[in-house]
Amino acid sequence: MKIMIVDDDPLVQESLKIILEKDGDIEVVSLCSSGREAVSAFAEVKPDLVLSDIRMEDMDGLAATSEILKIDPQAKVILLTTFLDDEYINQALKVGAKGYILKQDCASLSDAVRAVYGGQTVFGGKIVERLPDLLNRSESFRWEDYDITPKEQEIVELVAEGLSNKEIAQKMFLGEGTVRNMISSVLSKLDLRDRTQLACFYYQRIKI
Amino acid sequence: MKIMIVDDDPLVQESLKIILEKDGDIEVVSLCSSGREAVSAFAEVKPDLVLSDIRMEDMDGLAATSEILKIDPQAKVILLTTFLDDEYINQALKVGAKGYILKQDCASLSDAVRAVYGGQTVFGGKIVERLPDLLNRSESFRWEDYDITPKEQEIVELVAEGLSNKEIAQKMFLGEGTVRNMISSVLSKLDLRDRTQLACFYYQRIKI
DNA sequence: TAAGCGACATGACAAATGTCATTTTTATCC
DNA sequence: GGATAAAAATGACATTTGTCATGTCGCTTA
Repeated sequence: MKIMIVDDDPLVQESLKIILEKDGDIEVVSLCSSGREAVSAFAEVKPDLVLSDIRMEDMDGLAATSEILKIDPQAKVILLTTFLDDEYINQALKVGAKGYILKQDCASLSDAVRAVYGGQTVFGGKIVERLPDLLNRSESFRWEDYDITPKEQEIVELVAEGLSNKEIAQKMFLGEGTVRNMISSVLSKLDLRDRTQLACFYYQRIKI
Repeated sequence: MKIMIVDDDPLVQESLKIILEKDGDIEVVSLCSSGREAVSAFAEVKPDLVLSDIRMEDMDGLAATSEILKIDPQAKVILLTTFLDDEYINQALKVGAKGYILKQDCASLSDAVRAVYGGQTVFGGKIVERLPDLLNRSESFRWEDYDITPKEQEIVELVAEGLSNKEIAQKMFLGEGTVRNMISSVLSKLDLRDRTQLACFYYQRIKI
């Protein structure tokens, strides 16, 4: 099995190489030190599997994975991370990585590599426990992009709890008319029609 | 590595045993044919890892996993499934399985076993692609529990898309009044007040 | 100081919504 | 066929909701 290692730390590169080549069935055919380097080397080297760090200068592991999968949709990429990088797991899944492993679990790294080579997908043990939470976090929505004020945000959240204008007004010490006006304002900013669409938008784009 | 195999089909048991023992580092120390049998054998045999089918008479793989983890919270259990059993992945994660693998991927099974033994978590490749969808689906909600008819379900889904009564009526070839009545009916069945609460309920309890 | 601005409020209005009692339609079974 | 029950529709009604024009208050600043 031919494998490509991508890491900006030469020491890590070597350590991984030693670990993987210990049993003789894995051959490290390429060492890259950046995502960009990996992408350009990939087309030429055609490794069976890519083992890449996530955090790197000059194109990180996620972007590299994405590019590599454009070149070869069947490519198998395992991402390595030093600790539990919450932020990245979501994107790693989305981008199509076949593994997401902690460097500290290097003992079983070569088995993980073989499993991925065989078509499985491998996650570092602790990561999976947090998976349900992590997947349910919106990573992209920014209130500011829509010029929505903090008070309006609060109202949106209450609408998404199912409260009526009157209830929202009481809870926020505002007049009911004010609440209506603010909702009206948010609706036009988000290009929605009514509070139900707002609640749907909230769960589809913001909270989930 | 001592391993326990749980499957109600003796043929599968033997196949798995052969595959796993091929390389010599894995030793199958127990063959069970039901979840119940596995649980009682586990305490005595103390295997390093359990490989269990999901579908079985007399306690399925999920329940067995749960019981085994009560006995030993550190236990590593890999669940096997014949095809993509959507329903079960969610529960498998929740119950604490360290692997969820398709029987058809048996080629890399022993590597997967070693990876899990080393602390990783392994999923069959195709499963992961669907993970985001699957995790976001409530497994517990049953329309029937609330006597909600299929047509009412459809309306609820459209409400949760943000459609108005008129739009729903057009899309379903019903009168607008009928739609109102049906929504009204659902609201009382679910003890909600208005369509916005219904949408919230949908995203909080059903779809998410 | 007065003009300007933003946050909040008010009142009026049309439209959408939820409820209910009462048909009409449809399918089913004898 | 006719009795029956479920599904769908109707009409009337009270509320809620969204919009808009307008008004008040406090603050900045030219």
